[in-house]
Amino acid sequence: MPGFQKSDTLEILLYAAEELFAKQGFDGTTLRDITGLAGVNLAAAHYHLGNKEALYIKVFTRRLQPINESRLARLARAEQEANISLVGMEQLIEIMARPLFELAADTQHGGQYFARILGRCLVEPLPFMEAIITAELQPVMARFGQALRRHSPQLAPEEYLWRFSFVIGAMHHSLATLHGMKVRTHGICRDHDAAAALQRFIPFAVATFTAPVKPEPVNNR
Amino acid sequence: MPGFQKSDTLEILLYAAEELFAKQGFDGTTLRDITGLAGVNLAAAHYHLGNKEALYIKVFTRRLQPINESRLARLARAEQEANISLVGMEQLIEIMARPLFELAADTQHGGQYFARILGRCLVEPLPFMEAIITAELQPVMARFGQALRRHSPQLAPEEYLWRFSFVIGAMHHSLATLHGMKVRTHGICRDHDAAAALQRFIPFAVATFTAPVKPEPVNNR
DNA sequence: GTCTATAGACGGATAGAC
DNA sequence: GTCTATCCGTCTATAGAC
Repeated sequence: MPGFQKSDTLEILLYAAEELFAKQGFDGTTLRDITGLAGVNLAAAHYHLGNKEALYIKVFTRRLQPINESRLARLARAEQEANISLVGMEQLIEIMARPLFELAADTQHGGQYFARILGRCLVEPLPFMEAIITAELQPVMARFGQALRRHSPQLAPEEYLWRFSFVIGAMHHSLATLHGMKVRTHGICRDHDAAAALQRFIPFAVATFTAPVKPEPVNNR
Repeated sequence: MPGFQKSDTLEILLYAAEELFAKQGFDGTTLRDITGLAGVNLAAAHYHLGNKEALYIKVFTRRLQPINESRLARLARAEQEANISLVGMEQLIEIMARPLFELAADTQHGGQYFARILGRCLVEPLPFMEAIITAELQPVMARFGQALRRHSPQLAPEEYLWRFSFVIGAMHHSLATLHGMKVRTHGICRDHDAAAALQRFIPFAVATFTAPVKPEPVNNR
């Protein structure tokens, strides 16, 4: 966490909450855990945030909104520069994924914890987060989904959506587990290595969308 | 849930726990939720299972162990039949993935709920589950990882591990979200459609491992 | 804005009758 | 094996002094 000066109670709370929510989940984290780590009084947390759900939402949107704005801005700029031709697939995927992987690599300012929260959010459905995800996350994903779609007109809609789902799944899984890569790979991959992850993720995603169609259904067994 | 006859209290409890743990997570589910859904007395649950963590572990291993045994048996048989040549990539991935996707499609006997639990387990780390995952899940994953590795000797170890991680991530994400595909795709894909998922997942995984290596690091922006 | 103190509900777990 | 009743700790949230 960066250095705080005056009365940044709210900021300190958000950083502590981010870390614990990422590690333990929403239901596994108590306000006492958070205020304890933050060194803030329990009642003060309620004063600043109202309740636990509002705290979680604040942790979520505080990071996601600026990232989404910058991603959409970069996308719009790239499309403008490409004029009537298409923005390259590599570039589309890079614009979509880089800010997230870089966040996952940020071990100094808590970005890594937000990346883990984001990686979890599609898989552990918190009822009160449904509206937030629909409003903040889905439109941006859909925007990139549409842009990538133009590169894969040969794919049937269902085929394309499955592949897009695999790519998004791989990305969220990576965001949630970029810490811990070292242990899982017995030291071969490093933890929080955004550059390595991105360098592999971009061609991986391109290969997913450009792979030929398997016409006949699976016939094994 | 299937029809129970005599005093299948334990079984009823496991089905109810499976459903609620999948939907709400471990910390988000109370024993009272579970016994309420199961129609079983709270004290009876403790009598049969000891405590909440033991219940979760039981829910987890009860499904996973037989699946892993059958997957390893099929793999061993396929390797024997292939003699000194390699088992095909398609077949390897099919052996690894099919039982899980079929479970995710089982809306009659609760298999779908276990698939969601499995899909969550890599991304939401429960401290008491670490040992179980290391003992029950990792060895099987490693076994398939090794078998697939022989098809990709051209990939550097790090490169291979990243791709394997993407494939596993896509699979777990799919398992956790195979319900809800219809809403997310605006009706184009169906829910719990194991056949469709598998038909796309297998070539997707093959394409991931056979994609050419991008030599130079990403240079965009 | 920050604190102490506490309300009020709910959590997992158990004792002991049947 | 199953039940009622209950213990006891912890939770979120708030009231009210400073």
